[in-house]
Amino acid sequence: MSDVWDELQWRGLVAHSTDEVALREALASGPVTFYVGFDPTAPSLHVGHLVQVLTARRLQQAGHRPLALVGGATGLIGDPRPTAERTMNDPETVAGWVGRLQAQIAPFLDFDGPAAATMVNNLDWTQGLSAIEFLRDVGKHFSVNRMLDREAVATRLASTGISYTEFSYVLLQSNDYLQLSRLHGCALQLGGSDQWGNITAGCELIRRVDGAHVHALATPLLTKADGTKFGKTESGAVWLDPELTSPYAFFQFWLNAEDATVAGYLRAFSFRGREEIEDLARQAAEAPAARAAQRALAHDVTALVHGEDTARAVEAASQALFGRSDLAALDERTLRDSLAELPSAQASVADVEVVDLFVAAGLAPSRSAARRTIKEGGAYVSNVKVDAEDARLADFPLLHGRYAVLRRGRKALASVRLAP
RNA sequence: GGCGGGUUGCCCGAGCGGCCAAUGGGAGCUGACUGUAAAUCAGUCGUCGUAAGACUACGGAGGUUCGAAUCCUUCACCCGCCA
Repeated sequence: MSDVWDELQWRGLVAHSTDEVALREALASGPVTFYVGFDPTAPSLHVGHLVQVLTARRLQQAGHRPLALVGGATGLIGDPRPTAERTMNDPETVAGWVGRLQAQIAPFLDFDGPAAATMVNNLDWTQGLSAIEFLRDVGKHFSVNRMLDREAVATRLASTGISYTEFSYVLLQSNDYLQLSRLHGCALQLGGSDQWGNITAGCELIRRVDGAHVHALATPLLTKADGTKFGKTESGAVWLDPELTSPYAFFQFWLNAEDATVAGYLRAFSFRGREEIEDLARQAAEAPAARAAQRALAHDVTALVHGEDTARAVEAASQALFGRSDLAALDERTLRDSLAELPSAQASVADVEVVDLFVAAGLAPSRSAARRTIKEGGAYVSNVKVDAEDARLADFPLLHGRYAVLRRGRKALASVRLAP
């Protein structure tokens, strides 16, 4: 466990930390119990959360003991965003999401052995807390003056305003750290760098109340090459839940990583060793067109999240669908398996308009949009360019008598199956 | 409490009685180049429609007018200045 700090540093996972020397020494000298928290604000985590989940896994592999917190209480309140007040979700919804997030996080951690992980929920120590206790025991240690200086709060005060509810969020998260430090001996909180203020507020509360010195570690917010937010596609966030983002789309997201960022993503997300990653980075620099680093990244992350078998299947599908121009050369089984990964449309007769198929398969939002795509020369049926706006499925050869691959532009694919 | 300014399409932001589905920028989409990369350049970008055209839209409601995003009334919200 001696080199985990260097490891995290090298992987670019340390954006901020409390006293580096002390933290490094603590991590090197024995098991440290640490916590990382996620608020149930949606039914699934997305790839942005993955950095923290995987960093927790790395720490556990180095012998440290994780407490995975899903915020059944904080999820009812909402961490202030700089933009606007959050809409409150009702308690039943949040409780349902807690269960889903817990199930999603669990596979990444080991719940047995000497560094066994523990799943915790801040509702356990928060729901019985009275307002008076909370204000006296927690609130008294917070200075409103300092809370007003926090970036998200200041932005909100200058724009849309902020409710007392959200303003109080930091007290709850700080109290979580205090409770976990007492209940479990937790001495390190891990979080995204957007959580830095909340995390250090917890460290300070613990110091004031219990006189103990605990640590904080923030992972950086990853960005794309142009500086925009990582983890969003035109169709929204990239979710870990396969129902929300198909494993195929998930794989494609990583495969499309930009050259400029792929090495950093490999360090942050892949569990490959340093030499191997440096070798892939070298390949990416010398032969970018081969995209070996992107392939490794997409495989690794998909395998971590969806399992090795699924990763292989979507990788094979990607290769089949992108690898050659002659789809007809694929045997039926490979084709069928590949198409199963794509969004799909059913057709009962070959007489349907291609335009309607594009809409049905989700490749175009409306008939007009689909027609526009054809007009722009960006629509294909089984790799044959569609050049008539009123083209019908029957104008194109079917693959194995009943399949067709729809394509919009270079990357957006869908399948059509002609019902018997 | 008083006075003034504002609310436009996914976002920013022009328009200030007909030529406005609405200038421009960004995002998005397509094409060229290339490598399922980035950058660049070009096209496109409310809905339906092959088209002609129809419909919906400029904070909400009502009104004036042959005709309104543009004028009037009113309601809501935001932002300044003065108390």
